[in-house]
Amino acid sequence: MSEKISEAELVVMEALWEASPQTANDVADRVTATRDWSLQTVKTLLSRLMAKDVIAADQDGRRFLYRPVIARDDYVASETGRMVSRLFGGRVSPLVAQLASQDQLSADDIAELEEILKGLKS
Amino acid sequence: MSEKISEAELVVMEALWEASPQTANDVADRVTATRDWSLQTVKTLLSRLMAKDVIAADQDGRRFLYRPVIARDDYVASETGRMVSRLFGGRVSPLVAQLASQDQLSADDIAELEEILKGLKS
DNA sequence: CGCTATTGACTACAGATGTAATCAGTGCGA
DNA sequence: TCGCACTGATTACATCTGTAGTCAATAGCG
Repeated sequence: MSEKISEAELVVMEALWEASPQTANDVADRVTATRDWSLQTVKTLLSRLMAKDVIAADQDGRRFLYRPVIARDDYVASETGRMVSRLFGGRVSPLVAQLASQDQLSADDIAELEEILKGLKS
Repeated sequence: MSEKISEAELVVMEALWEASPQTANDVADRVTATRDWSLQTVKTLLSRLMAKDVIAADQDGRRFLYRPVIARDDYVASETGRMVSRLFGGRVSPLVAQLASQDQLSADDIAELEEILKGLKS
């Protein structure tokens, strides 16, 4: 449905997911903590996100207050789904197997996974 | 290290991972099973993959036999890692929790995950 | 032995993306 | 009241991506 969010745009989305609504300046402040972008760049990305209908803005005097239209959870869910189907043929366990084989799973992860599975079986 | 592989390029990579080495024609045949691309398009993608050094070619008479330089497993591992860090703060269990909450886990998946965890704990 | 079909190389071109500079409207301070 | 600072809108431009068309070399067929 909603169009593809690019890498740079995602950084801006994250800033809006952290807090909203925010002015362009607020967003830029947040973003420049990690990226060395100009205010104009952030504004351009905000425009593009508006065009893609994934954020919205409410006028507040002479400026806008931006807010996400899609929830981070929804975005993460759809991206995760895409990745699982693209790379793992839609199966989840190969993904986990993959992570396991790379030693990417900490003891905490394992414990949490067990909890999750326990919850699913009941 | 290796440059980013685009969506279309990945389709060609998959064809080469399925079997290799292959001529451009072989690859195109495989690819056109799913995508309605011209032979030229596939050749362009092969060139770009060559430029990105993720595939290589050995001359065979007047044509080339293409083969992947990077293993699918390595690619999948790095992409998975990127996603986990981009979307889940580097933690794996939230990923699985996410999938679980979306009912993306089949009974088989759950059983397999238990097996994997069992293996990891020992 | 010349022509054609095959094959890689080069060129094309529109849309997306990254990264901004500049323009234009306007409310606020001097 | 007038100009400036602030803010969104418009424009810019190089690179990447998707999707080919065209060119040039050559090997094999007739």
